[in-house]
Amino acid sequence: MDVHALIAAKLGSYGPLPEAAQRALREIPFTVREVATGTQIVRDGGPPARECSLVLDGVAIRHKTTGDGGRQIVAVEIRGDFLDVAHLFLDVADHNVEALTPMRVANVDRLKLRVLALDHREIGRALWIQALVEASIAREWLTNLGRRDARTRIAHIISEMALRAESVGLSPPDTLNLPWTQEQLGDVTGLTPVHVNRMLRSLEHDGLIAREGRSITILDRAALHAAGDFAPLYLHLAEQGIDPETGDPPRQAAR
Amino acid sequence: MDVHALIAAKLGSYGPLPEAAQRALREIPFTVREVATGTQIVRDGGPPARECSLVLDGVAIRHKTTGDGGRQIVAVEIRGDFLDVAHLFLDVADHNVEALTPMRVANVDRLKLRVLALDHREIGRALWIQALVEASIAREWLTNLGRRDARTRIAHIISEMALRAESVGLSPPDTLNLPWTQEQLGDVTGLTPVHVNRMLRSLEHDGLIAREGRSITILDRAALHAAGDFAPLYLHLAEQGIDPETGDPPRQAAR
DNA sequence: CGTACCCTTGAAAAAAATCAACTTAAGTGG
DNA sequence: CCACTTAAGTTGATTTTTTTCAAGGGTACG
Repeated sequence: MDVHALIAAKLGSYGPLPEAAQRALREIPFTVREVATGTQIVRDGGPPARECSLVLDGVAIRHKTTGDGGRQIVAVEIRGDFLDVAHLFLDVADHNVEALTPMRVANVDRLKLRVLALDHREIGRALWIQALVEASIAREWLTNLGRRDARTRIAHIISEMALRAESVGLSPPDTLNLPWTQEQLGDVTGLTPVHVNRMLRSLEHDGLIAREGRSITILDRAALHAAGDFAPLYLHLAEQGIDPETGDPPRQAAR
Repeated sequence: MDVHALIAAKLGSYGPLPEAAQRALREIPFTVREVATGTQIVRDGGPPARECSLVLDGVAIRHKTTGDGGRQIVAVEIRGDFLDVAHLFLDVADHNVEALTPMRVANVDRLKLRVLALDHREIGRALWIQALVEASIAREWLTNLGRRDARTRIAHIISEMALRAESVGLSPPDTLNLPWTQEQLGDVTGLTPVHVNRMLRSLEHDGLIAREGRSITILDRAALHAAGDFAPLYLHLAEQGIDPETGDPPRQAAR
């Protein structure tokens, strides 16, 4: 995958990039890096990452820990997401960022990205949208944790991750290949691993999903969405040219 | 309160505003409006507010509802917060915004604010920081809902709101005058009103807080923070020149 | 002085966590 | 290639937390 093309597509999916912005983009020094599973990219309380990474492959999570050792995953980042837009203009990190799988990322110097964001309207706009969509997802997760029961939460997060993965061309429709352990799924949904297990089996028993190892297949999308109280509006996919039902990627010509 | 001064202070608290930005700010047409309790400022699924409001007085909440009628408050906005930075670059609202008390707000045209954010580095930077801090608060709330028990959640949100209120000069130290019903407190913490009541009495019984009507006084700040697993780093107050312990406001001369 | 709207309290039910095996799967090194 | 080891998944029994249900009590406001 051509990195410049991905960046331009990502930043340009909300509107055309003028020549000056494209030139500025092409001139950013970026480096493609491999990141091993478990690597701490940002540490809570420390400085933000010196480089802001665009995820090319693999999965990263943002997480926080409580005083008594609990862990809450507060975001999942996949292909096309910028790691650490969350700290772009802050001097102290307020959460951890960690590679959940082996990753490939394109690194851009943080300060250079700041300057780009402020100097080029279209790039600024694109980064704004990424940040605002991420905040919107956090609000939906708040609703998920605060007001939905365990089974609904699990169905919801499966629905969301499947759609997001499809929308960036990661998995075939209705398949979820995130290699999450049930403990990690618990850290996303605020449940214990034991209870996650029971809810997964409940969804499987009812014919909504099938499982093989850690890969999940959605057998009845409408039913799963209903079980998860899932309405994808909050992902703002339509505004990015993506079909919010199927996750079909943006037509590059559009706009 | 002079509105222009408040806006300039808000936007300038992260760094000096150059003359051009100040001039641009002075030239924004804004209107001060009274907003009645219960007014729906933004409706989920509809268009974002045509005007972006800066809160001068009163309290607004962001909330979402679930399919079975549950309600989750996902953010609380007080003096100095911009309503609807969350939708500044989005075309569809993903949550509701509602006046919880009578409010006074300064309205700025949404599209004009966009242009300002993109054309003036310092204004853009200030709005970025506001958005990023709000996202940071959402992540902390996620941790609160996902991994802390009921009593801890209540202690945490009281600690947070007291500090935020102090930091904008809303209440004397260690007093919380947000006129929340226990039901609304439940909508913030993902609990039932009955359980909120029990937890409040527990905190009161243990001498951490005192209550009179709906006003809460913090009797033992350190103990309340401990009970709420509260560490204010995530509010990024220090980066705004505010003392993260006491909430003392920024010294205007600084930076 | 009534009438909402909250707050408070107790008892019972439900949901989820905890505890404690046991099973399966996936390496790893002999 | 197999035995061994470790991490993760599964299951049942029990305990804890929180919700639900229901009934009073207080208070502000027309």
